[in-house]
Amino acid sequence: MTPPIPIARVALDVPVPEPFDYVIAPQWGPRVGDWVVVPWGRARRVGLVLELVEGSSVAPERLRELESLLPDMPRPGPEWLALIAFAARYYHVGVGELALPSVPKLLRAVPSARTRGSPVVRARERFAATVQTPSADSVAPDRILTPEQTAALDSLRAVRGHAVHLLHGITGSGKTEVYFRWIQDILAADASAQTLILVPEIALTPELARRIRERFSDCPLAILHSDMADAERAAHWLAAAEGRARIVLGTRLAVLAPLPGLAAIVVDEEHDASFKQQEGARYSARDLAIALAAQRSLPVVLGSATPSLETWHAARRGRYRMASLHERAGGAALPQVRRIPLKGAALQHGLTEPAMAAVRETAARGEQTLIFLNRRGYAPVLSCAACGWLSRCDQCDAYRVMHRLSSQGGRAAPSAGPARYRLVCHHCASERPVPRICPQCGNVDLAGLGQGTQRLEEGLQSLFPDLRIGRLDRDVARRRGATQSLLDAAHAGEVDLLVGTQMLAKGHDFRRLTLVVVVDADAALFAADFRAPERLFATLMQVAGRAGRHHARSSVIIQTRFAEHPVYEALAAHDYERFAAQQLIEREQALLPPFVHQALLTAQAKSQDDATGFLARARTLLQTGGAQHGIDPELLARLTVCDPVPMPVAQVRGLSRAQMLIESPSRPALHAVITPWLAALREQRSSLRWQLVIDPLEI
DNA sequence: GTTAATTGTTGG
DNA sequence: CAACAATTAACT
Repeated sequence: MTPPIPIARVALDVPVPEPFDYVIAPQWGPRVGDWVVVPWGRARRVGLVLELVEGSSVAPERLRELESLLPDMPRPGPEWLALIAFAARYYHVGVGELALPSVPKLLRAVPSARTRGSPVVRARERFAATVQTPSADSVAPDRILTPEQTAALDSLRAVRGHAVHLLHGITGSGKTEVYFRWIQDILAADASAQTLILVPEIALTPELARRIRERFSDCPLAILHSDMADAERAAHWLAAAEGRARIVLGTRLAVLAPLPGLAAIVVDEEHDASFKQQEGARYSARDLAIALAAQRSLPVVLGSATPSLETWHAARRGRYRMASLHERAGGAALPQVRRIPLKGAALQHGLTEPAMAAVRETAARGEQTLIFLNRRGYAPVLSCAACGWLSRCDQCDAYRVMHRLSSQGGRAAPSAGPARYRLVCHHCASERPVPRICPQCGNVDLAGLGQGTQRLEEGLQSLFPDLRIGRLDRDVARRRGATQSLLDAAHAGEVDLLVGTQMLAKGHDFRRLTLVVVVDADAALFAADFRAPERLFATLMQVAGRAGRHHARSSVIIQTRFAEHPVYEALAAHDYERFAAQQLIEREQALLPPFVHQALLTAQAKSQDDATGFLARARTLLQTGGAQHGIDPELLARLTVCDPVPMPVAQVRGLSRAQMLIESPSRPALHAVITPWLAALREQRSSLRWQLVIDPLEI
């Protein structure tokens, strides 16, 4: 018999799925959705009230009192609570673990004696100060829509209530213009309406934000991504949460912002893997956006030139509506794609003769070239010519990559001073100096094998001494502002040759760019992951799409050893649809997503045996011990539990990693089994780290 | 025998 | 997750 004590069930950011119970003292009248301060061990924490109940199953002497309400914080509505509850259930994580990290740190800080004033009030003032004065003359849309754009827009406008639209439009076809006009209607129809625009990369926000501000000068814009200073993020989050921001633009974390007036959602580049959170609660922002739209009866538009096969399949089956843009806007033509055989070709710094000629001609016309190589660093591995030693990382199953240290001069000064190098592991980031002699045999003849973007940049500079070269990869982007300054230089025409990884491929619109050279993408053809062809196709399509967005004539050169490979064939034909159809046939035959739903249990341990052993015990628990944990045998029969296997890169940071795939054609069956299974697994308090990933993207 | 580091437990 | 306890490794 539990006495009727008023209890608040509070979600906290701890890896425990259940909320914690606190006694409510009479002076506090918390409501569901309130942010509260509670005692936690010897410290205090901020949590979220999920439920108000009478009595607790926790022993009365262990119960403590709710300390206070967090002052000034807006109380999110029931729709938002429903969203995070759904997401927590779907991804099998605690509500607190999912919801609390989505709130800027500043706003969920425990008030202490030295906090002066209210962070919430400060954030409110800060946003008010950044909002530009509304000007009456919003910049009018500058061009007439193509017939396809008009048809797409009509299709979007026809929707009432919930619908998922796939806007399949080739690069340069003017998807953004369609989003803008659609949003414009929705915002105009209701003065409290908000729209959410999700993009995969932080780097894509500044340009899009500029265009939004220009176009919607009377609609306050909030921007949300993880690279913002906390005070700024707090200001924008609060404006979104209080409905003051009419447009919210952000990366995946923005999908978890409470938006009281939400009326429409756009997910741009919906196929992009960056929408999947890779640590903590591993949610997919695209999938949550769809769930959110369904829950609140809203329309959502997924835009892409190369939709994910999951989305494409749903659209083909009629679950999603589809609008297509096959033509480039503004009269630009699609680039001509040439495949140049690498076999037997004489290469200079990785470039074939036709590629070099094309670069020269392009530069002579005063146009830009993008040279794409998806491998950062100087050389992928350092090797000893005498004994075959390779620069292996001692913590990971990988080679340490030879990197050239950035000369502090910044951009395009590779020849200044003696080059300094380091060996860097791309998995654990450990660094070593480059040995002068071979650690194995003492030979001095050590050489970097292969070519990364740094070496390519250096080689290109020697091939084309007169051209101005700019490089963009993660190493460049690490320096604050470096990405923006390179992009600015490129836009200003101060760069003739852009060299870089896929960072360069996404979304940017370089007006003078008419040639794209793909140096060598063959390695990606043979990756074990079943999604590798899809990813490669999307990446190449995207990078190819940088060419000639404003020109009648442009070209893409693909250097390859496998010119007839279906991925390159489809690319040359600009035929996403054929590629997707063929991939879907393969997926169906092999019973892979989207024809089956997956969950992946992963474990990290000191030894591979420990990791696989844990997974094997987990499987036994599921298959034989399941009954006493409430696992329904009939549902279990609809699941396939694969063998535990080492991960493709089996060791990282000295830890061995293994994985076990669980599949089912029935999503409800998969989830119904996983919930009690995970609960039982958590009971087993094993000493190693493990986690479950729903809808894994990499296997 | 002491200290440092690692692993396990707990929190309402 | 963070604080703390318990256990184990490493050291003058």
